[in-house]
Formats: sequence, C-alpha cells, structure tokens
Amino acid sequence: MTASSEQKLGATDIAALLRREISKGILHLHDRLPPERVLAETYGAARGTVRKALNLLESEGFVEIRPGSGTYVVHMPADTSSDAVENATPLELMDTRFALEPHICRLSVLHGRRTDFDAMESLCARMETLLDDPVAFSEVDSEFHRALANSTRNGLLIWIIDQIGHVRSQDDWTRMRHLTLDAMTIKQYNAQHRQILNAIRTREPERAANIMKEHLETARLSLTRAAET
Amino acid sequence: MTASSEQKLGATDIAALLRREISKGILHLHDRLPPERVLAETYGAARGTVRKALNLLESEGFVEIRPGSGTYVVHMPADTSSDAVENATPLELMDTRFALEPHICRLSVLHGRRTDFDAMESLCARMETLLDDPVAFSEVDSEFHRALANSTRNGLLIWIIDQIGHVRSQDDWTRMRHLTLDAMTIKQYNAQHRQILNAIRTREPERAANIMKEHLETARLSLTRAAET
DNA sequence: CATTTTTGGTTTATTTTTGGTCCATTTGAG
DNA sequence: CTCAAATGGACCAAAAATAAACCAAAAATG
Repeated sequence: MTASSEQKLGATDIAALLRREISKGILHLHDRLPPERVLAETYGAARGTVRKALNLLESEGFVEIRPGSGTYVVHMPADTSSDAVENATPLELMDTRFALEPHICRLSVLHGRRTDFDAMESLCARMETLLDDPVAFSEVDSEFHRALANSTRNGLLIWIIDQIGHVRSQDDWTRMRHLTLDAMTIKQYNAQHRQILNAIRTREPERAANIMKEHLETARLSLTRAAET
Repeated sequence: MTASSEQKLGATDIAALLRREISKGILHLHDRLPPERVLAETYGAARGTVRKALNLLESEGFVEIRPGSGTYVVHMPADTSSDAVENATPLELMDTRFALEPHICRLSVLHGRRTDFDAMESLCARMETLLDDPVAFSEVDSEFHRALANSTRNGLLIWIIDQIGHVRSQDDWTRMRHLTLDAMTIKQYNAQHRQILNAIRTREPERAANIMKEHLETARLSLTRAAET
C-alpha cells in the first residue's frame, strides 16, 4: 500500500524501500549506496529526507554511514525464518505447490469430513460469482486451497500452506498476474475446483490428485504467459 | 460480505480490510499507511469514517497513529511456527514428507548440480559406517534429506524441509524410534538412499520419486511398529 | 605531494503534509 | 418517525519535508 501508488515518499517510505532492497539481495554486502544527493533525486525527495531514512537504517544495523566516503551495506540482520518465504520466486512457489497440493487431495479423501467439503463448496459458489473481479477471486481462491489443506486435518500441512499463502499475497509478480486474470481463465479454474471437490467427495484420491496437477499446470502456464508480457 | 467492488463501506468494514492486509503481510511492519485523506478516497468513504476505522485498529494494537506524521503498522503477523511445528504428530510429519519428498526427487533431477549429488554421496558413505549407531545415523539421515532438498535450488522448499527437520528432532516419539533402529533397518535405509541418489544421477525423476515413496513407506512402517511396542 | 572534487554533517527559515477537532447536514436501518 | 452512522467542510497545531547555504573530512586527481 505504501508503495502502491506514486505518491510523495517520506523518510520512512524510503527507508522501507532500501531495507527491502537490502534484504532481497539487490544491494549486496559492502556495496556502497549512491550519494545522498543522488538518492534524493531518484526518489524525488529532498536531501534531508533521504538523510533521515539513512539514519534510520543505520540505527537498525542495515547500513554504515562513513562521512566523506559514503553509505555502505553492512549486514542483513537475521530475519530468520520468514526470509525464505518473503524472497521466494513465483516459480519456486509453483514447484512447492506441485509437491504439496496433489498429495493434499489424497489426504483430504482420507481424513476430510462433510463440514470441510461443505466449506469448500461454498467457496466454490462464491468464486463462481466473481468472473469479473480477479482480485476478489484470487483471495477466495487462496481461501479454497487453504480450506482444502484444512480438510486433511494435518496441522503441519495446514501451517505450511498458510506460510505459502503469505508468499502468494506478498509476491508482486503473482499479484500482477491476478490482475490479468480474464473471465475465461477464471471459469476454467472454477471448473477444476469443482472437479477436485467432486473427486474428493466420491473418494477418488488419485483422480483428485490428477485434476489438481492439471489445475496447477494451468496456473503455471498462466504465470509464464504473464511473465512474457 | 467483503464487497467485491462497489458497496458502501462502513468504519468496521474498512478496519476489517486493513486488518486483513496487515496480517496477510501486504502491509509490512513499520510501513506507513497512506494519509487518512487518501484512504478516504480509495475506499470511497469520508475521512471521519476512515478515522474511526484507524482508531479501531489502534485500539486493537495493529497500528500506531502519530499525529502530524502518519499511521504505522505495529504488528508481527503471528509467528505460529512454534505452535504447528512443535505440536505436529509423527503421523502428520510422515504425511507431510509423503507429499514433499517424492516431488523433491523430481525437482532434484531438474535442478540439481554435480556438487549437490557429491554432497549427498558423501553423506551416504558416512551413513554406511553407522550401522550400529542409530542416533548418529539419524542425524546424518536428516542431513541427507536436507541435502536432497538443497539440490532442488528452491529456497522455499529448502526452508520447509528445514522446518520439518525441527519437528523430527524435537519429537519424542521419533527420537525414541531412532533409538530402536536395528542394523538391518539401517541397511535397508542406506540401500534406498543409494538407489534414490543413483536414479537422480541418471536423470530418472519418476524412478527416484517411487523409491522415495518406498523409503517413506518403510519409515512409516517402522514408526507404527515402534508405536505398538 | 598539493589541490580539487566528492561525500556526509549541520544549520536555518519556510512550506507542505498529517492527524486532531468541531459542526451542520445527509443517509439509512429499525 | 427516530437515532445512530456517515458525510463534507473548515480550521488547528504538530510533525515532516523542503531548499539553500556552508563545513570538514575522505577520496580522487595531477
């Protein structure tokens, strides 16, 4: 949201942008950042503002300011676990989902209960009303896959899918793709969701898993197509 | 509920939307949200309404309002990691590995490099000297599966396997089982590890995946057997 | 080595932005 | 109708951002 539209950037905004570039590895260890005066121009801000941002980053230990010399990336503080989640690429995400979700279908057949399936059913219904609202559709889509994981009654798997959900919502590429979803693609997704749910309800684990693979393959295609645009 | 496009949004609705964006991580910690006047326009509401929503969020601890400066996100999206990971049962763990590791074998064939396979090879060699030391064997076994994940070059998957590794080491049941590993079972594991590595080296993804499934099935049996004791 | 340029550090006066507040009016559900 | 919520506008004070000038030290130059 902060960076969503091109508004005037404040000190904290600039700090956030730089912080992100550092932890994403765009700015490497021991790299020198551009001079304050240059940063000021590139961000369209006054030098004093950039300066405030840099002092923030220094106090956080991201950066070291050497008077007369420059400002240097000194360390990315242990962001520990979530680092991998935040930096995951869309392709990594797809491969991971390919690993997990077909088997989740099988486990859903084994452990899922009526109420789980009913919840998924209502999510399907909601998605079918959203042919023209890609953003809302994507959100409900995430909820559907979450509900599917939930039906395995496997806390570990549910947690992993949740973590993955954070990637999906954070990733710019994915978010952009959501905006380019057309009605036809959404229709196809909806059909696949229905088929998966039906296969699970009729206790056909392998069929459900296979449709899920198709579904993910469809999504992967849409992803690479969006990437080429 | 959450209107897809055009619905009159009340203060509680706006609060809900923002709350969601915060816990989803779209709005990061320390991010400044847009000024009230801008939010008012983007949500199609009056400033007073947005203001009410923000005060709600502040009282909930999601956000900090600094007069003259802006409104800032102050909320660590629940680190549920310890919960789900620590409370996972051995059976949940096995199901999760069943989902992940066969596909990891396929990805290893696609993305793995010589050095990755050499590392796994040396781990195999070490395991083969540990027929009589179940504890040491289990540690190296974990390393092997970690190295296998590593060969996918997929940071997200590697991270997930790491998390799962924490379960394996923390779980009492699993640890006890390790103590009851006999030389014959270890020998069988070693053979399977070798077969998996060879299948990957010869670029046979499905064969590698299938042997991994066998391997996990073996482990699952050993688990249930230990449980009956 | 001496000199020039670059870079961060500091100060100041001024303008813009931002949340805080109040109030008369409109809207919408019970 | 009634009442609570939302609206839209105006104004305030604090905070932040700006713009311009000058300083000192590091780095680059010759």
